[in-house]
Amino acid sequence: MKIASWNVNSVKVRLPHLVAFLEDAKPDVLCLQETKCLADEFPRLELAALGYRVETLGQRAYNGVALLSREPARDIVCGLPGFADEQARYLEASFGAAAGEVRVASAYIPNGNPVGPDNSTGDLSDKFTYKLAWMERLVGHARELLRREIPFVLAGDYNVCPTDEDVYDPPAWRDDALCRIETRSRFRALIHLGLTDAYRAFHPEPHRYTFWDYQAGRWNRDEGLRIDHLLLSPQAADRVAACEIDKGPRGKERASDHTPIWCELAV
DNA sequence: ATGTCGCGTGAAACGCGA
Repeated sequence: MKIASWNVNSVKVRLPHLVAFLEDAKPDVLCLQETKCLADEFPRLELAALGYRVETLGQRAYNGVALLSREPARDIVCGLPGFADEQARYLEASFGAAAGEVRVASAYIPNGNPVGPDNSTGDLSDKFTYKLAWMERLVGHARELLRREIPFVLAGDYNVCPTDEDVYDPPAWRDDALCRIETRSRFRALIHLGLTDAYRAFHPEPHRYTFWDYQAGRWNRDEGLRIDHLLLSPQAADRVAACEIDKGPRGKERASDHTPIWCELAV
């Protein structure tokens, strides 16, 4: 089972690239983030023509997540369980039958910038504390999923650079919400539960990125960040056969600022 | 390079989020 994740930064604008990726990579499940469209406006017909079903938690203008799949999704969960969230950032479902069952989540973790302090009190900003609270609930939910002892993949745009090796210019990004120690410690909490960073399991080399800012020629200079991740439960890690970043879509005209990442599970 | 996108508003250029 091939599972991919991609922050498309508007599914309507990126539809031609999305179609090309599905035809080229042929994932069984594709997790999308930043679809930026309501469920009723999702381009379902074009995707159905390729044999893909759509489940989505949509929102106007911002956020929005989706699960595209060849087989129907089961036991769909909309929103991060136990977290009252006005923003469309989490969708989870099961795919595959019997021994081949895999639970897959498409997550869009808050950016969290600016970190703050944003007033005279010296407190961290509301955006950053929202990010940290969101991540803490994700840790709690991952712990709940682990109790089921089934393979699962937490996929998505984490807005986290796990280490300085995932950043083109660590000093410049040190105080950014994507690199702050509070952010990294919550990502490590997921790892410490026993989850596997699928990309790192196959690729120890530094400076491999999934995101390049639109500004300042970052793509042409390969100055990016590794912020899109596939975290595998132990049962999924036992089955993972490959994990790659597909840089192709980022190099196209009118590209998303993120590029897809995928893994293959032997099920 | 203070450098770019996508979206909503509302009918062009701006604010927001990233």
